[in-house]
Parts: sequence; C-alpha cells; structure tokens
Amino acid sequence: MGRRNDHSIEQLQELILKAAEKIIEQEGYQKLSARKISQEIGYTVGTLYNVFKNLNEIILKVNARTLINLHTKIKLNLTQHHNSMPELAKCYIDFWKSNFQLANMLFNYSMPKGEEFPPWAQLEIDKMFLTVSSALLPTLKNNLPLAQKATSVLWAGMHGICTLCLSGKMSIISLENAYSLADSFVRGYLDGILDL
Amino acid sequence: MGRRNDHSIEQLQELILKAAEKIIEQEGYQKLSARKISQEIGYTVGTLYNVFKNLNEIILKVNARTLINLHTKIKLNLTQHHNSMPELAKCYIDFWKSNFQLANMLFNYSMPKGEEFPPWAQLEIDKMFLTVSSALLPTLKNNLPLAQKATSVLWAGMHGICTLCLSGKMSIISLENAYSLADSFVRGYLDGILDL
DNA sequence: ACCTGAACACCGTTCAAGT
DNA sequence: ACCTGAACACCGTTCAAGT
Repeated sequence: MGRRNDHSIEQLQELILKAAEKIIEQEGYQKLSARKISQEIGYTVGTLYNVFKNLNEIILKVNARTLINLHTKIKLNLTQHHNSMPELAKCYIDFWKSNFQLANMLFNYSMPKGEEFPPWAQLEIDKMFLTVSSALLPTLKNNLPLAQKATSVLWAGMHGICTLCLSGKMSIISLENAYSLADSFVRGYLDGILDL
Repeated sequence: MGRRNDHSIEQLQELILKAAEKIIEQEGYQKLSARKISQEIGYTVGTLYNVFKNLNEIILKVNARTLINLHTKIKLNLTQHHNSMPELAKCYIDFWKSNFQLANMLFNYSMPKGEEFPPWAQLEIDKMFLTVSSALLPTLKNNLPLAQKATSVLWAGMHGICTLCLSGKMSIISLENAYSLADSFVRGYLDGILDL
C-alpha cells in the first residue's frame, strides 16, 4: 500500500479518532473494532498500535473529546440562562439526544479489569462538577458542602433519566419522557433540600 | 465424551444459567462467553445452542432471575418498613452491592441491534414499578399520575446513583457515598414534589 | 434424539520482516 | 522510521457427521 509517510503522527491520531467516532455513532461502541477503524482510514491494523497503546486508549481519547464538548455546552447554557438548573437539565438531555452513541460510551464504557481510570480523565470530570456546583452555590445559601452533594445527586439523577429513557429501558407504565421527568426531578429535589 | 443423556433439557438449562451467573459474578458480563460456559458445564459449545437460541437469550434469562430476586427483596422491605422510601433506597443499594456484576448486567446490557426487548421482560419491570408506585401512593395524596412520575424519577435516580457510585465514576470532589446521596435524593425529592 | 467438533467469519494484540 | 501482514489466542454461531 502506498500510504507510507502520507500522514504525520498527529494527522494519524486525528484520522483514527474521527473514524472511531464515525463507527460509534453509526453502530454503537460495542461494535467498534480496531480492524474497522484501520479499514476506514486505509491503513493496516498494526498501524493503530504505532499511534495508540490499544483500543482502550482510543476509546478514552474519544470520551475525552465528548466530555469537553459537553462541558463547553454546559458553560454556555449556564451563562445564557442565568444558572437555571431546569434549563441546564434540558441542555443535558439535548446533548444526549444529539450524541446518543458517544454519550452512551462516555458514561457506560468501563475499563478492562486490570487498567485504572486515568487521572486526566477524572480531572476533566471534576472540572465539570466544579462548573455546576459553582452555578448552584447561590441558590443554596452559599452552603458549599450542600452544593457539592446536590451536584452529585443532580449529576447521577440526570444520568439515570437519560440512560433509561433514551435507551427505552423505562417502564411503559410511565409514559413520561426525559424532559418531563428531568423537570420534576430538578425542581422537586432543589425545592426539597432547601426546606430540610 | 460420556455425557450423553446425563441431563434433561431442564437440568441443562439450570446448569447453563448457573454457570453463566458464576462467570458473570467473577469476571463481569463483558467477559461472559459461550465457550466459557460450555467448558464450565463439561459440554461442547454446540450444546448451548440446542438449549438456548443464542448467548443473548441466556443473558436475558439471567437478567430475569436477577430482576425477580430484586422484586422479592423490595416487596419484603416495603412490608418490613411500612413503605418508607428512604429505607427502600438503602435496600436497593444493598442489592446492588451484594450482586454488583449481575445488577450491572441487568441495567446496562443492551440488546443486539436487530433484536427487540422481549415483552415478558418488560412485563416484569412493569410489575416492579407497580409495587413501588402503590407503596408511594398514600404519601402523595393518592395522586396516581404523580405517583407514577415520582416512581420513574426515583427509579432512574437510584439507578444513576448506584451505577456511578459503585463503579467509581462519581467525581472525587464529592466524597459522598451511595447511601448518603440516595438519602438526600429521596428525602429531598419527595419533600419537594409535595410542596409544588 | 442428542451431542460433537470442525468450520466460518470475526475479534485484540504482537512482532519479525520489508521498504 | 514507518508500515505491513502473518501469527496467536480468542470470539458467536452453524451444521454435517457421529452415536
């Protein structure tokens, strides 16, 4: 194959991540494979392993990009809607809806047994937590521990609503959609903890 | 191999499901394979396909068992603690903790693309929903639509808390554990929707 | 009738060999 | 230095052949 030296390492990284994202969005991350990526970019499988450690690292890099996209969207929404949590919840659901497969991988992919979750990824999550808890602080009487706990609950709750509703695992008995559940959840919970 | 006719179909089903559960609990459901099951029970891979349609069906059957175990535990807890939702939340977390890999599969396994989620499985979920929403009804002024929406929110929220906390995906900033978050969530939310 | 075991089309990962 | 392609140890699923 006449590909030799056609691309720099940086270009190859970008090609691989773009190809991975394409496959994930089309088929879901369970169907992502090294061979499919290599076929998509016109290199042999071996080449992937010159650029990345393994498939796990590729997935983590894609997750990092998705996370940054989400964070950017969240920050924009907070300034546009004056730190309104019900609005933020809508924004979060919209992100899930328009990036379902990538969001699904971001939150549901789990590390192979031996491997540790990398610190730089944890750091990115923590930054997002800080963004939300800072926005939440004023409405919670500047009670920082409370704001942090509330951020965890809101984060976990929205995660649950999105995964269950958008993958069709919610009960049929409740015909509510994600928006309706999220609104009840965010308003109810924040109202409730202010009273306790 | 001298196994021929050693077991009836029913016995084989049980052997296979037991073996699957053992492997899942030890290695996680991502590591479950038809070949591992067959090795565990002392039959060839082909035999699995005489008893079940495919690996997907085996996973669904295991999930059905886990779901029934959870439902039984929930019903017992509701009668023991007079329909207390904070107590139910604890019970739910305990179930996750003592059956982590099976619970993880029950809630996070997703069907292969073509396949539909089977109606009997949806029915089992609906039964559990009914159990919870019935227990919730009195404290919500017998408002049935509200109880159903609240059940969905509680269900999704507890799912989010358990998956994120128990798989270590929660932010380090918030050092809260699952019990603490769940308590804040359930008390706060139920308090909140009664006021709105 | 029940079970086997080889076959098919896939995996992730490695690494000697080529240019 | 970069890339290949064959190799290794795995997959899920099928099915002709054996008992």
